[in-house]
Parts: sequence; structure tokens; C-alpha cells
Amino acid sequence: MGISLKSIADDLSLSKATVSWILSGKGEEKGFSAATIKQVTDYARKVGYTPNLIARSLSMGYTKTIGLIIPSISDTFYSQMAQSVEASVSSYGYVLILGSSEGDETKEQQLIRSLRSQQVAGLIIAPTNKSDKAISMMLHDNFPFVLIDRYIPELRSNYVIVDNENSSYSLVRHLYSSGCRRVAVITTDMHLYVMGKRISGYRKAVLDSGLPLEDRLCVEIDRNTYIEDVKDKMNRLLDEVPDVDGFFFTTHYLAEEVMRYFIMHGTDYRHKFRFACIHSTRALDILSPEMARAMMPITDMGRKSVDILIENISSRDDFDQKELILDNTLLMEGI
Amino acid sequence: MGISLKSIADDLSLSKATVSWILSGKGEEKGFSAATIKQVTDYARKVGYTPNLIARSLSMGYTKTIGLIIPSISDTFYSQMAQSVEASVSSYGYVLILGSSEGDETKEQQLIRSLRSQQVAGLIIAPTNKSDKAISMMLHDNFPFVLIDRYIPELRSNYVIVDNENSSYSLVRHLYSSGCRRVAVITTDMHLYVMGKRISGYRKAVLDSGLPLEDRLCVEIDRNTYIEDVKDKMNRLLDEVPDVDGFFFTTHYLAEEVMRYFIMHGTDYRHKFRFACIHSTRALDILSPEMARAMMPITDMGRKSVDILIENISSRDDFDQKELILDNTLLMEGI
DNA sequence: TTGAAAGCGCTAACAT
DNA sequence: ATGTTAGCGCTTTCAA
Repeated sequence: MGISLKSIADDLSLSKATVSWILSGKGEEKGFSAATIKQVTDYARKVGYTPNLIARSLSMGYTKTIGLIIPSISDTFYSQMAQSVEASVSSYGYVLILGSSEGDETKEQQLIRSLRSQQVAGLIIAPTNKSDKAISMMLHDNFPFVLIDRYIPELRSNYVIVDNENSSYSLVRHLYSSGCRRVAVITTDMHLYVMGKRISGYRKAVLDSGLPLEDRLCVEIDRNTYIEDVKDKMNRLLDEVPDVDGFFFTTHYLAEEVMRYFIMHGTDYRHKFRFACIHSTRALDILSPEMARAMMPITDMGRKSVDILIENISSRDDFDQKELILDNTLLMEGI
Repeated sequence: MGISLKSIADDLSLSKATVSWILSGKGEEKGFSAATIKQVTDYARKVGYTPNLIARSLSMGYTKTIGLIIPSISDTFYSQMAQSVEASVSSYGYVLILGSSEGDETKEQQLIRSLRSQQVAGLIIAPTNKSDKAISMMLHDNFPFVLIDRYIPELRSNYVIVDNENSSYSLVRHLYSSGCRRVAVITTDMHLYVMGKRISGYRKAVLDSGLPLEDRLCVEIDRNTYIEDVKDKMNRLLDEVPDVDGFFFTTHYLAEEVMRYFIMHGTDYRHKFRFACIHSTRALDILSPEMARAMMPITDMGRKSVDILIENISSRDDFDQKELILDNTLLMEGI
């Protein structure tokens, strides 16, 4: 049917081996005559030969594909990450398999298994859960993978994350030093490791500013119903704490929703409050150019994690797990 | 090393064939004894056997992977598309390989070749260019693929697109009937088929509203420098046509940039102008809730194209290419 | 009720 | 300078 090594070999009355050597560029090295090299390459081009990578992989015992598992592809944060990972991966001559865990632990486990079954050379994962059977399994099998964005403190694995606590601290400190007295923190998923770090950064900043921690200033939004929940909780907050003068958002979409809230209410939010947010989006940039923001080095995170993964794949047995903590770039007025 | 069919067979003193039958669920059907079936499945679970899909694919002659090629992963439009495609693909038990063409024809060609080399069962492509050698090749080989969003009029292939011309027409008509007299169109990539349709929708609407087409009202932005270019062209437009009272954006990021322009200039854009845009984003929704918008059925497009592709894969030789033109949902005040 | 063996398309050690 | 051959891990026909 399709053009195979064998069909080319037959057509040219050569052996499969000869054709294989030549087409994989080792013709010279193996000492084939210039004539046959030319003959084979020309013929292969002419008939439009493309190697069957599945067969090659089986024979070689490895593939040139790597897998990426993220909670959501459409979230700007992860789509930027996927963009960067895809670019790096393909620059290494690999191909990217993408899976979405939907923030669901079970789906994540299944994906890991499925992709390993596909024989991906390695995996990059933005994990959704605290600790994971499939992840321990990879560790046990010495299978190359790197955790990105979120990580699991108990496990000694490759990871690339950002310094959430310090960034949060700096942002909130900045709010206070620009005049705020009562900064609310708007967050979700407080149980997640990253979120925890962001909140403790906030807390330290409040205390270091000589002010008390107030429960009413800590607003947790339910991620699954956040659009509605933001409205309710904002109503309550502004009611209970009318003199709130600053907001620290632990993640972008909460900030966006609060902006929407203000716009819907005709509030002159740009003059009335000061804002800080972890991560930024185009919408925030337009809606509130003066918002202090931690610009996550997403592209860098993607690139670095691929670098680490590729290195791990190449070394495999004697590879020291790499732990990388990148800094956010802080975007703050007057700094 | 790894757990394979053979290692299990050896451990259990059975043959590879037996284990294969049983583990692929055809144990009953083939009439194996309940005892061996249990023995094999239990043992496989115990040692954590996962089939090598590469080997299976080679043996079966096909894979359960499909490829998606889009111009940019981080653009919200395409990331939503990828999200939807991934979900459908995985619901069919397939796995998704993702490639980004970066809007570059050559990269797109390479990707098609590369993914076909990986033996993907089919391809979904948002093509960047008018006509494509690699695409004709697929047609020639009768290789299953479907074009999405954009398509190539000359080629008879599967495609899923939206009715750009009619949506644009309705949106612009709506602007005029709500009082506008001079609606500018802000666009990029006028040479692209889709953009052409959107612009001709605009033109028809202008004429049908009994107004003249004005060159100065048609603003083309350079996609590569659009952030700067929007500023320049907007300055010029407002200067040359001070009584412009409406804007039709042929794509989301242009609308966003113009919103930014207004915000930076402190313009009360929500009362001064009326807007319409093809596609919407979170930012636009927040910035200009009253903007008339064509809500692209992205999720539907993704899902439908996977459906078509899977069908094409199953039939292959006797498959009628499917052409699907979906409607945008129009979001317009008072309608 | 189970096994032997061929074959998927390619690589690579070992001939010649 | 080129060919033979034995796998890679799985499926599946044909036997037993």
C-alpha cells in the first residue's frame, strides 16, 4: 500500500538495510557509494516517502513525543503555558500530546496512564491534587516528568514553580505603602498549595504593615460558581467593611470578575481602590492599567520545564531532580 | 524490564496469545476458562501492566490519535477550540496531538507531514494559507482531515466554518438601525477568505442602509504590529472622520485594542459610540457589555469537526466529504 | 480451551 | 559497499 522502506528497497533492488541507513542520513558514514545514496534519496523524494514513526519507535524503544497535562486548555494561563511548551518541544524535534485534566484528580491519573501507554518520552504536568498514585508510580519507575506551576511538597521530583509567597508579600506591602489601610484578599481554592502561599504572603504583609488580620477581609470564592459568588461576596464585603480600600486577588479571573462587578455598578474603581493581582491578562491590563501585578514568567516556565525534561530523558538513570523556583516580575507603579 | 504481554505469559506459563485475548477483553468470547481469565486479569493488575500502544498500533495498522493544527495556542479563540477538540477526541477514546503553525505556511506543511508520519488517524486543521501542497496531498491520499474555521474554497474537503458574511451583515445593520450614520470597519488580514467575507457583509449592510461606502471608514491594521498600529490608525480616523459613530471589528483583539485606546484617552466610549464585533472575549464582555457580538459557536465547531473526522476515519473509502456552515449566535441589544 | 507463528515497518549488530 | 537477520511488543490466523 503505502510507501515503505521495503517497497523502496524492492523497487531499487536494494536491501531494506541499505535504504534505512541512507535515508536516516548515515549513508556516508557507513560508506555507501555516492551513486546509491543519490539514487535512494532521489527515489524516496520522488515517491514521497515518509517514515512510519510508529515502527521506528517500536524498534528503537522510545518515541520523540512528550505529553503535557494541564487543568484547562482554554484558561489563558495554561494556554500560554501550552503555547510555550509546544514551541520548545518542537524545537527539540519532539511532538506534543496534550491532555486536559479538568482539574479532576481521576482524569489526571487516567491521562498519565494513557500517555505513558502511548510511550511518551516524558511528561509535563500541572498537577491538580495533593498527592497522586500515578505520580508516585512515575517516581518509582524512574519515568521522566516535571511538575509545573503547582507542585507536591512531599515528593522529590523535578518542578518549575514561581515564588508565590514573596510576590504576594511584595504586592500587598506595596498596597499598604501607597496608602491603603484595609486590603481585602479575594481568593479561591485555599486548600491548594500555591494559593496557600499567596495567602500567607498576604498575611505577612498585613502584619508587617502593623495592621491586624481581619477575617472579614479574607474572601473565599467558590471556583465552580465564581461568577455568581463574586457578586454575593462583594456585596457582603462592601456592606460589612465599607472602608475597604484595597484588593489583593490571588488569581486573574477573580480580579476580572470584580472589575466587572464595579463596572456593572458604575463604581469609579480606578480612583476609589488600589489593586494587586497574581498573574495578569489582557483584560486586566486594559481595565486597570494601574493594578499592581505579578507577571508570571509563563513562557519561561514552559521553556525551562521542557529543558529539564529533555535533559532528564537523555540521562534517565543518573539524573538529579531539578527544582526551579522562578521569580515573578512585579509591575508596580512608581517602582 | 517493563511488564509486557510476554513477561506475563512467561510468569503464568501461558502463551502470549492467551494473555492478549484475555487482556483485550475477548476472553469470554474466545472461550477461555473463567479460571485463566481471572488469573490473567488479576496478575496483570497486580504487576501494573499497561499495554504498549506503539506496538499495538504497529500491529493493527492504525493509531487512536488525532492531530490538531492551529495558528496559535494562546489566542483565546483557538485555545477554546483546542479545549473543545480535546474533550471530544478523548471522549472517543483518542488522544490529541497538538501543533502550532504560528500562522506560517511552511510550518503548517511540516506539521502535517510530521503528524502523518506519526500515523495520526486524522487531522483537524485551521489552515493559514490559501492553498496548500500538503493539503492536496492528503486529498490525493484520501487521508481523513477536516478544515475548521477557515477553509479553502478551491478544495473539496470536509470543513466546519461559520457564516461570517451574514453575521457581519446583521451586526452592521443593527448598528445602523440603532442610529449610527457612519460606521467604521476595523480589520486585519483582508486577504484572508474569512476576513473578506466579514468585510463584504459590512459593505452590503452599509449599502442596504442607503449609505455610501467610504474608504476612510475602512481601517486595515497590520497584524504583526497591531498594538501600535491601532493607535496610529485610530488617531487618523478620529481626525479625518470626527463624526464616526460606530465601529465594526472583524475580530476580537482589534476591539480590545480600540477599547484600550479609548480608556487611555479617557473617552466615554460606552455612550459616544456603538460597537459590533465578530467573536467575543471576556475582556470585551466586561469592557463593553452593550457591544453587539457574533458569538462564534467554538465549542460546537470543535465537537462537530471531531464527529466528522471520526466518521471519516471509520468509513474512509466511501465517505462523502461533509461541509458544515454553522450560525453565529448574535448578541444584540433589544433583540 | 490454549498455543505457535507470522507479520506490522523499522533498526542495527553482524555478516559478506 | 551492501545484504541477512533478529528483534521491538502486539494482534490474529490457523492448529492442536
